[in-house]
Amino acid sequence: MPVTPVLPAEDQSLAIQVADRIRDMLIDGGFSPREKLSEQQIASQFGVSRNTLREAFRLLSSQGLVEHIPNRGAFVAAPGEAAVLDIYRVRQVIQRGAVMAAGPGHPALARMRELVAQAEAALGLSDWQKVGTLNMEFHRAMVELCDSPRLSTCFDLVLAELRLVFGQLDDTAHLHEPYVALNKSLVIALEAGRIADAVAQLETYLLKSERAVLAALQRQKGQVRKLA
Amino acid sequence: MPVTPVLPAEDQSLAIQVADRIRDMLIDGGFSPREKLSEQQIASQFGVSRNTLREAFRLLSSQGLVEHIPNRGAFVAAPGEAAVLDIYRVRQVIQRGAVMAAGPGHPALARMRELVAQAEAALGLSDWQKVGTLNMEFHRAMVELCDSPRLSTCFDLVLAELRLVFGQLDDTAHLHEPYVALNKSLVIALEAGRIADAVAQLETYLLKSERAVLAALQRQKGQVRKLA
DNA sequence: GATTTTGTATTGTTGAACAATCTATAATAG
DNA sequence: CTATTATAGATTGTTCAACAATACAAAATC
Repeated sequence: MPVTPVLPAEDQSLAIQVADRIRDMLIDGGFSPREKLSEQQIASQFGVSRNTLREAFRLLSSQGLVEHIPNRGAFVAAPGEAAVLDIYRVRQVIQRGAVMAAGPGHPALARMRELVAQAEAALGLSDWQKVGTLNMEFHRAMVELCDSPRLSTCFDLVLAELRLVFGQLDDTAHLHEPYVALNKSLVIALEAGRIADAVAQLETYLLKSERAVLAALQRQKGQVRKLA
Repeated sequence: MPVTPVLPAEDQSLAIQVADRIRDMLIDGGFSPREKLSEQQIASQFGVSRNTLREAFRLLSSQGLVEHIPNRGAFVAAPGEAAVLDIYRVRQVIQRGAVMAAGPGHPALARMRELVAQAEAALGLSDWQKVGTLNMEFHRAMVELCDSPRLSTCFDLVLAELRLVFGQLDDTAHLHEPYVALNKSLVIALEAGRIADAVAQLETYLLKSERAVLAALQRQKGQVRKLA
């Protein structure tokens, strides 16, 4: 269990602030998978009332990060293999649609290019966590190619769940590092308007990434069994 | 404002029940666009406490059906033209992805076929509301072709918003009626494994539907101006 | 008419209380 | 000893009252 947290900016209601903070902690692996989120305990730690925390839990449950079970309370979601398969299915549909909708000179392309450059720099510093964060930002930017707030929102939810999966794994460096060059090649193809090429590269990436995440989950499961 | 509502099944917490009930009322046009949802009033009408209602509002705001503005309260969302454009963009990406993922003999195909038959029967009875409901169910079933709970969830959210749009319109018969034959042709193409044909038909449908909805919104806006 | 001030209503949040439900522990039966 | 049942305690879900903060409406002033 983490120490008392710091709350984000105060232009939003307390319930939203608390939900955002818990969300960040969930994504950073600050809670264990399936961990019970005790209302009394967490309300006390955040210094908010239980009613306010319940509102926050409703928000988090809508995002799939918390499983709110009637009369039993709220638990940290623990996406497993089935979830990973579905997450990549969603990514395939949405990201493919975004790439196919990509128009030349779209601002998101410049953003993607910039993120690749930053990832290359982080790779040179062996800053794996940053590489991972930039990789995800890269894919978020890709979805923005189709200029759909709702698709971006949907994608963000799925991405948050995927980060929850990463939070369950010990070592995620190998999950992001090999894809920096691939991302660069992908953005080059998009800039050149070679959509079919970009789609093919994206599908290659998604397949490799999915397999790597599933393998890591499997290894993690094996280790958990050994410990038990 | 509607009369005191009946609550749905009791296997869920009260907050969820209230949220579901309000959601149904929103979709059925039981509230006006941008109408203020007074906590005190609605809590009293539902016979629940204000805290419980706030939880429900958090759920509804996550679904995009209610806009929760800090210190001002909750308002009925009123999707306009920009939202409609985005909704159809989402539909294009998701439904296209679903159709391209369609495998022969998928259970959703049988469901789509059944829904078309029901829509034809309802059409014969000039039951426009039922035709509309079945049309939406048809498209929901289409998304199930790709077996992704998360895509289905995302699509449901978007569909709920679209129904909110319909709830703003006076006469929606012409928004659904012309597409029964198109849906039938589409499911036939899918059953025959003619995916490219199905994709083309889907794009035709989406384009026509989007134009029809936008036109209806425009006409509605014109009438509102006349009344004001 | 436009701006400022005042009063009222509502929201956001808190905390106490209690019924209902679940979980953990103890007691009992086989 | 194991399995089942009963009991106690903890927690959740909900209600209610209260109050500070904010927004909105009405009144007063320029």
